[in-house]
Amino acid sequence: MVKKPVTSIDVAKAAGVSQPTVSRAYDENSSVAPATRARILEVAKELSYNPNVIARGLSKQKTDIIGIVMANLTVSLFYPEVLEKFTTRLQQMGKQVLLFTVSAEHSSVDEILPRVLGYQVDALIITSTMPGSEIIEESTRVGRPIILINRLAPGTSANAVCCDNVDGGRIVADFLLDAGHKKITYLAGVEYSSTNSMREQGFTRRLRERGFTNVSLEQGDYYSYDSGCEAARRLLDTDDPPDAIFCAADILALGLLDTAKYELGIKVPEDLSVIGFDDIPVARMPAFDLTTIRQPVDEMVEAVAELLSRPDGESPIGETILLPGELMIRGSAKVPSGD
Amino acid sequence: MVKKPVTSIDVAKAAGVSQPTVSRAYDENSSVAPATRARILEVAKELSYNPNVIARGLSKQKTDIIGIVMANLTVSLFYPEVLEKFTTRLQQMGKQVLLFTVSAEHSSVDEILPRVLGYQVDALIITSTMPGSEIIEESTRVGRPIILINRLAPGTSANAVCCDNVDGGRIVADFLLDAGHKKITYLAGVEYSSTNSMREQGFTRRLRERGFTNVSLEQGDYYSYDSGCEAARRLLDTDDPPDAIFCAADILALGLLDTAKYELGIKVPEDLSVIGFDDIPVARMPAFDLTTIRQPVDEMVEAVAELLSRPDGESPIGETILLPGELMIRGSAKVPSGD
DNA sequence: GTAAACTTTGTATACGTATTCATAACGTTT
DNA sequence: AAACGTTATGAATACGTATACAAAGTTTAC
Repeated sequence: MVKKPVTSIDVAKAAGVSQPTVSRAYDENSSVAPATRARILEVAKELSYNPNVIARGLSKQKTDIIGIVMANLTVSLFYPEVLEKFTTRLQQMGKQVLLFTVSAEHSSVDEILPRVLGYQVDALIITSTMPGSEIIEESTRVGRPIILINRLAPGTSANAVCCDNVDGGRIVADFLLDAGHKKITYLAGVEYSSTNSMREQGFTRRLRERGFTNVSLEQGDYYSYDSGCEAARRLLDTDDPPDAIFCAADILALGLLDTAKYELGIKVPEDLSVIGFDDIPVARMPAFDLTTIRQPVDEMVEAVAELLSRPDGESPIGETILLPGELMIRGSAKVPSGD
Repeated sequence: MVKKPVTSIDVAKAAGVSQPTVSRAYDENSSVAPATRARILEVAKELSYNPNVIARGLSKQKTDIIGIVMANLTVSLFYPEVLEKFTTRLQQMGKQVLLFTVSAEHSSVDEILPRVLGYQVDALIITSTMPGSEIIEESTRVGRPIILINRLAPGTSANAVCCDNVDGGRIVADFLLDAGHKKITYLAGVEYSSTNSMREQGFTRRLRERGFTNVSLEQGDYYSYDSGCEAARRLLDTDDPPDAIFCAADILALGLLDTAKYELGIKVPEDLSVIGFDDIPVARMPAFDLTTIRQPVDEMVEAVAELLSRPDGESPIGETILLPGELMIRGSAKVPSGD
């Protein structure tokens, strides 16, 4: 048998006040006599009353729900951490995360966004995929700012919080050149993703700036472990393999490393240096010990928190926040000698 | 400038019908003249109308939101996959996931559950932690069934979908004995978690059944990689180390393996067999090549989907669904010879 | 001691949808 | 042709909270 839920009206009756007073008791900014508030909260606890957040959302036109859309949540092993940190941080701010997944095959962001907006989310965080610009504008127009993680959308009203991928690529280029590598390859991930192209850009430009002209590019077809394995076979099982590979993402580097070491018998870092990007949790494990660029997840989360805590009516529009990554020097790549 | 959102009233006016008719046009079971419905849906598309799910939830007393509470989402590397699969499946069913995280240090489930219930979730999925029984009963009483993943709560009204941990332990016991191991240790995770104690129970009982009496137990203090590393040092850096270790979770096994191989120079599986539990994505990578029990995640997701698709008023109460795990034989443990 | 300012509370209503009930339109049966 | 069942629609209202406004009570200032 389903018991009726307790409403603010029940509490009001029991406490001998009107319903709006109960509502005000839960709002710090409303002026309620301290004694009244105390009594109401006590009665509420006794009846185990819980404000109906849905009804509140309808009334306030603000749900405290943040939509997060994640494409391929688990394949790269990077986004689970991002999701957890976002969720925890938003929870601290009194907001909740409504999670939407998008898989390359099944559903596109654009199909799902109307549904997300139907939930009246206060804002929308989108990772590893890029919505169409009409939807971005539509969402912004109805007061629901969009925040892209690790994508840029210049010229739209979407905001972006992004690791400085170009700079990350540059850092890796310097590190590899300083260590004396002669044949350097960039292993790309998803071809048209902005993370990929920016990392590549920063990397190859810096190499050329320093006079290294023949960077070879290898296209991984996806951000996945298997894609890294396959790339390793194509790249390394030849007469003249590269002596350094910069992978667009850690997960590619893991596949590449495993295949190089266990299948092809290549010594790392003696014969081959491998560098990744992300610093996923497994990268630091001795089995991989992967030199990589750490994405500043905590800082990205803070940046989003700041964007979301703007006062009503001052929602951010078209802002871009670029945060520097950091090179984590481990054992999968030769370290430049200190002279 | 924030534009007002389009409501069913706007659509009704534009289509020359009443608001309830618009509402009915979106409900398959309501009888609306086909021509009328078509006109309404067309007008709705033109105005880019999107039903307000929040208002609908208030009116129907059903939000199509499922709360998922996850403790320590990322540490074990197991639950991200679970979360993604749940989210994707529920999305297919027209439901959405509202995500809550709980970290051992910061917040307990019981603190957060009232808040979850405030969002009027239709049901509650809880992983890797165990709510107090008062809250379970309260939630069930107001018509929000609770589904525990990988925990059992006999005697309460909570439902449970669970890998058969006892049986998994048994399978590992047989496998290790068949391979001729003489000194076998169980590396426990969180001491009082039911997953841990059931795996241990199945394992040690089976060993004793087959006449192997001195199973040693080692307490890892947490389901984490570092905990596995520390356990390795305590267990293996001795005169008489075990020749087989069954870890309560893959993540422990990874730490143990890495430390054994790279720090202590132990050969796996020649000198030591290691078996895990979960089959997390990295377990299959050659760097670990971990023999482990695969948790039947897809089946668990299906089981939950079935529980959630019961007709209104017939919500499941106190049901337990036990699903068998499967031994994934890889290279981290000696394989019994086939005689 | 009175006017003004502020605090506290209640009344009425809005938020956007779904549903109950009544009514109208229409076809079917006798 | 009357009685009836069916389908399509609108009017009224419920869902649970927040807020604008008004009214009453209290404090402050002179």
